[in-house]
Amino acid sequence: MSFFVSMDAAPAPLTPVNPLQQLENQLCFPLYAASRMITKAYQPLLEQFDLTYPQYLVLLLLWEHQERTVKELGEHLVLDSGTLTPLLKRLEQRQLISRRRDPRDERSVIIGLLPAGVALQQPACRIPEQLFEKMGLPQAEFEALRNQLTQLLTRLR
Amino acid sequence: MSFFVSMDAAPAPLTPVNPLQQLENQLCFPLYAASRMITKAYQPLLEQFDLTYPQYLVLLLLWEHQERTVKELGEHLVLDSGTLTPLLKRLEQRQLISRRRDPRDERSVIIGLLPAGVALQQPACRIPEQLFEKMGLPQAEFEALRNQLTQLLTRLR
DNA sequence: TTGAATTTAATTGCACACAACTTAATTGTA
DNA sequence: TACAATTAAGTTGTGTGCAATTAAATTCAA
Repeated sequence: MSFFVSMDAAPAPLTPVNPLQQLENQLCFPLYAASRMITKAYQPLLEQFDLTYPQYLVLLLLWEHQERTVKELGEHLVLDSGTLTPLLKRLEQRQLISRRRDPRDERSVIIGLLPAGVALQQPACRIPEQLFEKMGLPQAEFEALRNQLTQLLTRLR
Repeated sequence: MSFFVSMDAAPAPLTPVNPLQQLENQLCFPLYAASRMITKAYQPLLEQFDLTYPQYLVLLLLWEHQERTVKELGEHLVLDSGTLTPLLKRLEQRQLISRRRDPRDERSVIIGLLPAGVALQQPACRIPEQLFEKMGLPQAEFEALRNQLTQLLTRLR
């Protein structure tokens, strides 16, 4: 800090800033921020069902298949049992899902839909459209972005 | 559930699955998963500095400006004081940053870089390139994706 | 066939995220 | 100037994420 710099002026960086080191020039930050903002956009829609976003993702998978092991859920959602187990226990407590050991392989836990969980599908099925409208993203941009992200995902797996 | 369906066959969905309700057809999921996977990709690079990803983002901003209020950090990172305050306290404990009230407005807290925090910039400046290489994404795709995400971000703000 | 290696969940501990609320300082206005 | 409204951080409580470890079941290999 120089004596010649007034208190109000920001001192120059000691090391010139690497442009790559700026927030806007990285891929990670917009991804991180956009992800959280979209999750937040879901929140008012999910609130009526008292669901969190990852809980909703689990239900989306079960509405397709009724039964999935914890491992399968984890593979699809890229989440491990450390995240899923407590989340699933909360859904179980609310009688939305069942948890039972697979009798053919006692290591696995099979997650199934209970009637209350099945019953949520119908009212929740409008959520994706509602969110799409809320974002106001042109269909083409939406799909382009989705495809690029899906591609990135398979690349990173 | 029909009596004619064997125990092993998955019972048909009670409600036909809305394609929009499938994980792959939504924007949110690839965004959510890609964000976490990229954060995970940073982890080995940040580990040597004992930094988490959001801590690293705070330092990125400070390396550009030396001083920022909690509010400013929150605006750039889209994080509130509930997240930032404990995070900043951890960085303060490690003497990477300083926290002091703005004498001109005692509501604000000014976050500044301490020498140890300044010293991290030099060795950390290669992280963005390293990550870029790690992802193996063609430059053009990288930039296209970044631009679309940035656009989405401004749209969602 | 037995014992080592692997697999699957669960558990523990830590660090975010974020809603809701509190506290203190500042601003705007009658 | 008073004092209500607003603003900025901090606090509290809940729910993820995830690394590391544990425990139990299964598989593999000698």
